[in-house]
Amino acid sequence: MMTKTLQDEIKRSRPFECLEEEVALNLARTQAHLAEPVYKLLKQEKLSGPLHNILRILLGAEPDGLPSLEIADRMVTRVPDITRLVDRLEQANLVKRERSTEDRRVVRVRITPEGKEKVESLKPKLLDLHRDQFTSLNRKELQELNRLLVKARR
Amino acid sequence: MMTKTLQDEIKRSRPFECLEEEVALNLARTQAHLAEPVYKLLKQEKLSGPLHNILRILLGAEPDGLPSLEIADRMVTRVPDITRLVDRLEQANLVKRERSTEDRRVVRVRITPEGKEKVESLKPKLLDLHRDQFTSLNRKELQELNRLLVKARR
DNA sequence: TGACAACAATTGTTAAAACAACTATTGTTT
DNA sequence: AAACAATAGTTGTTTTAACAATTGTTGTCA
Repeated sequence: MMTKTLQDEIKRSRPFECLEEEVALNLARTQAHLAEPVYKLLKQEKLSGPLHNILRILLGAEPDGLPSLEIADRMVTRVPDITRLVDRLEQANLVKRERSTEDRRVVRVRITPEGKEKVESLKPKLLDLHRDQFTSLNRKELQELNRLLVKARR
Repeated sequence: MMTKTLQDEIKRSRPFECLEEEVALNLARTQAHLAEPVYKLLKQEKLSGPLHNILRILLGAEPDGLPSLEIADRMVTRVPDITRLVDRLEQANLVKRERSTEDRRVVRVRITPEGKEKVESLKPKLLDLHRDQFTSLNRKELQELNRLLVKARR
């Protein structure tokens, strides 16, 4: 791709009437920018963001597992169709389902050893990637960014 | 929904081995959290995030419009299929396409008066929404957050 | 207890996104 | 000029996501 000319840069940075809107846009841009390499990495393991998210949640919920809707509730993004996400993981033998005996309405989902191995093998790669992605910010800036992101949700 | 118990809160806040990973996760969470009401608003106007994004880009590119791939290049998120996004906007009479005469490979896309009206009618609503969403941060914090988000992309 | 609301999950269907292969046009090279 | 590469967009196909309706089970309460 060509290097952008100054004029191009100016064109695409329209003036903002409102700081809040600028933050909202930069939040979306930065998230998209940083998430893409992550998705690419996950894809090599035949996972999507949500699928990986489920596995991480279940890894933290060992050994009892969790009901489907509890998983959905903990996801980063809202998922209106947790059933078929779990389906895909189950077909790949990364999780298994079991109907609860106390309350036969709930289906308890647990991560399998294969699933566990997959998440854990991804962990160091993601760690490296994230470290690499945030080199432009120093420790203090990272902490401040983190604090502001958390505060923005309240 | 029930109020979460302390135990629930503890369970879901796993310790982070690495600050960068924590920032990445909070970035994703905050973005998802703030974007959802926006999508809900857009949906009322039969628009998705990407469709609205295209309209805003084209509003800023009046009156000449832009080639399809130039639009794709300016989008917040990567879109591998700009053609059919533009298709949908064209069917709704919000944009129109025209084959360029200089270079017959390029298709120039322009926003229509209807499209313009739609984006502009959404503008104040989004403004209100974004203002409301960031009330937990003061001016200085918003500016700092914005600065860090921009810096994180370099 | 019987009726009914609430809840957990699934299924059917439609819409949207992702990916790859393809067409048409222009630029380049010898 | 002919051959070939590069570019802009489109089309076909497969996945994935979103929404609504449905099933089965449990809780409630008159």
